[in-house]
Amino acid sequence: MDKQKEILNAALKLFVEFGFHGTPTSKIASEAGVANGTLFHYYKTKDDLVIALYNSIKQDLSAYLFSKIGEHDSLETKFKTIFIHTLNWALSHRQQFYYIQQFHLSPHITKLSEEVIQQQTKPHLMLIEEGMKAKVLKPMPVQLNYTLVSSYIFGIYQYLTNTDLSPAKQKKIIADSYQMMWEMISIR
Amino acid sequence: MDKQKEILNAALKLFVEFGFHGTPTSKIASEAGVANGTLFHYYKTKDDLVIALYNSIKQDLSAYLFSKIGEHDSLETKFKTIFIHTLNWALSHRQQFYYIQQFHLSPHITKLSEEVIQQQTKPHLMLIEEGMKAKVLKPMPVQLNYTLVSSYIFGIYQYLTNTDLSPAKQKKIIADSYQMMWEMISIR
DNA sequence: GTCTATATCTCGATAGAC
DNA sequence: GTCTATCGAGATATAGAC
Repeated sequence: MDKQKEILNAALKLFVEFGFHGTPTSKIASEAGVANGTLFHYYKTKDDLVIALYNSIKQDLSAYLFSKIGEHDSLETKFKTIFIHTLNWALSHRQQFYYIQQFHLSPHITKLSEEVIQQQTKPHLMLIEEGMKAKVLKPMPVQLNYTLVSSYIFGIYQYLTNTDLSPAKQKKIIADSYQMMWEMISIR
Repeated sequence: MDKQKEILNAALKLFVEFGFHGTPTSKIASEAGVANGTLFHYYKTKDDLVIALYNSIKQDLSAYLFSKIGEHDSLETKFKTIFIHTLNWALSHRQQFYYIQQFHLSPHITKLSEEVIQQQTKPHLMLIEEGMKAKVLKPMPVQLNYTLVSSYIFGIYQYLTNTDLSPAKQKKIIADSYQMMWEMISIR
């Protein structure tokens, strides 16, 4: 792996464990097996690194999710696919998922350009809008639906990581809670 | 107000705006109008301050919530009261509510004693348990129910703070989303 | 691109007068 | 309890050889 990737990996691991504050760049460099100066060759400042790491993770998640969606899937299938696979990805990328939340609740979030944020949420919002137009989803503000579902997913994730269940039981929880959520937001 | 309270207020304001890392104790002291040394008279370390602030806020929220509950209220009324008033409190104590989340996603959370955590969540868990025994709530792991409802509340809060609605519209969103949630978790 | 060495600065915490 | 003054540690970031 190239050094730049090593730096991102090391930063992820340490930021998640010790927080932004608690991890000096020197530790990141040594964890990555590179010299301190090398880190600053790739990222002009520590903040740059924090933001680059966030964008890299979001990119990965997004690519993963949309690779799972078939263009001709029904709306409900698309919803379900995103729901289930967001949780699957979160469970197999715990540090990354944790980092996303950590970042969202940090002052760094204000340094993300509006453009980048929109680009990341737009596909989701469009899907929801489509669902309402097709009278599959209950009418409500699109952004409210999005936020509600996102935090619901996060809740399940939290539960799953705080309890120690077998993969089979995890799968059942995910399926059941999807069903509950779908009944909540869809028109029956 | 006494200096100790001033320090907590200043810390809250600055931590929320700049993060734990981004706010030096010197800034907290000057914002509070006290000398640097005074801060360390009340809190032995910066971490102590961070934790004391968290506990103080949780205490306030808890006291507020349970002051709203009548002992002889029905189960559903109790649920609704907690739901609505958590949101009301959050909306009128935005910094405090934000800080709680910020704290939860920081390494400081590991320094809270298990005892304190239990003490804070126990009343909620007991209410849920009661609801299931009375066959008012759908059977599911108690902790899952708790986590789901908590993050659902957080989702609504997020939506409300990110959009600029009149108090009347806010109230409607809260009431409607309570209804949706209640239908999701209760046995009908 | 990568390293070593180091400049510069800021922060948390303490000491001690009042 | 509150203040001023300051120490020592450790941080980010740079300079410059290879």
